[in-house]
Amino acid sequence: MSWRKEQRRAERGYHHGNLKEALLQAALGLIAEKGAAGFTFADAARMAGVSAAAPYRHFRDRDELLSSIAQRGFEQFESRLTAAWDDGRPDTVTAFERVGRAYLAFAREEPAFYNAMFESGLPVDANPALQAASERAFNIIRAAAERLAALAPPGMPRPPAMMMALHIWSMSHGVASLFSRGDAARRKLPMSPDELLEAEVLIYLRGLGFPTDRRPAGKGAEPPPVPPEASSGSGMPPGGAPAGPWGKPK
Amino acid sequence: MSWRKEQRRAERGYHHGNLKEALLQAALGLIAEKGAAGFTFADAARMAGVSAAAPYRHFRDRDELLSSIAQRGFEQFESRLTAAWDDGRPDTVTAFERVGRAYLAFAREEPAFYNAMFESGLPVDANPALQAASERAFNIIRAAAERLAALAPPGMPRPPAMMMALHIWSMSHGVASLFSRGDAARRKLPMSPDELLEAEVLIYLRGLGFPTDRRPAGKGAEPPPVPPEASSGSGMPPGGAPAGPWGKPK
DNA sequence: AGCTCATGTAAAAGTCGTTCACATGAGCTG
DNA sequence: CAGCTCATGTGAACGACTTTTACATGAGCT
Repeated sequence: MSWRKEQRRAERGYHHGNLKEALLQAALGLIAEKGAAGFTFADAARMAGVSAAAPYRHFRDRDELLSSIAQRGFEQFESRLTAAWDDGRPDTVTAFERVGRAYLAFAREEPAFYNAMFESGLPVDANPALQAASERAFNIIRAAAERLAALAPPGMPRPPAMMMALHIWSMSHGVASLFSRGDAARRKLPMSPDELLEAEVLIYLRGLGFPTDRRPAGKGAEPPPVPPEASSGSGMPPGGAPAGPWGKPK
Repeated sequence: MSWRKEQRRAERGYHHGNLKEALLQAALGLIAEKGAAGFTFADAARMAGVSAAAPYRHFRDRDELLSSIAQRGFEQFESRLTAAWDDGRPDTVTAFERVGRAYLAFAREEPAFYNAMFESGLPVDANPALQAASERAFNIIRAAAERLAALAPPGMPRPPAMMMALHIWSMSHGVASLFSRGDAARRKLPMSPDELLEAEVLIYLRGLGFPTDRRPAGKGAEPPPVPPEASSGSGMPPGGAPAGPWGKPK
């Protein structure tokens, strides 16, 4: 009957030794499969080979496990965005777009994290640590927007960086939640989510008066060679599009 | 002890008479309060004054109740967007912005519907009826984008309407989910979600080459008086902003 | 009046989340 | 090394929820 459990026990002894981490990993897998709503504390325990009560030695309750995952998610998110931004190299606009792609790549490649962070209904603002982590991630976008705003062409009024950051965030989040994940991803789109977001951001930047065919006007020359991209997306048009940010205008 | 239940029974007899509707209403209230994840089939039954098994005479399971709500949500959403669009009156750009505000207003005023539709993890594309309803709602945005695209100024290449529609949708959804609801709404923003979205859309449209200080160039004159707005938002700047779509540039 | 079937009920099985008293054994202390 | 301690894990139990099943009720038709 229960020789399976006995065997498990035999293999690892009464004490698991690394249960907290095992639970986090198990939960991550389960959330990726069935979403944060479908994920079960008992399931995670089973998967780790311990009783249903064991997890309570490491997490106050199910929500705390979820929060821990969201926390980690925000940290990884931040580090990904930081890498993508790469302090604005080789030029601000290019780096800025790379951040947008990194956002989508994260949502696509780490569905469990993204789910826990943004789609689990978890009250982020009720948890100071979580809120701080979320803030830190957002600050990357904010910093990038700041740099971009500083490049505003002479004729145009300088847009508020905070507003730009919020706009970019909402575009990224909107594209990610609507088109880049789950079932809505199956909707037949005229272009990939990556291209959709890139076009959206480019049009937006142009609306602010930024030249959008790479390498903005101001400032001294920056190192021209493009470093290896962190995420290998679906491939973007290499040069600047002559007509518009989207493909051929029919 | 259970005279309460007996009394209920006495008031309405063995048969409820309108249980399906009562359950939908109860669920709507519960979802608005605690989110789709927290909503419970048993709770809805209790609220309607029937046993926990009764709902199964009207819905295959909990998910079907949720789907029904989402379905209704999409229908109301569609009719709201339709009203806001008002076939492009008094002019295309004004009507277009009204659609954006209607999107936010719906998310704010009908949190239960919005939650069921977009945040419940419900597999919309697995349910043909739901998918169709969602499609119909999106088609309003699509139609509006189509009309807008047709107004593209002579110099600019005509943007694909479908792409524009997807962009607008993602902006609206992004702003709504990030800033216009739940806990994230508490984040201290430099402007209201409505203003944020309006600025975002205006900048975007300007990026496409549209004149954004009301009343676009082309076409014959349309009736000038602005009809009463469907949603009384937080108040927009009345005329065209001289500097930019956002407020004063510092 | 009597039938029938949609609609409601109680009871029961299975799952979860959570708590509690108790078991185990890793690591320290003498 | 004996013994102690405390972090970590167990099993049993409670209440809530979902869903199924057999049975009850009564509204509407004949």
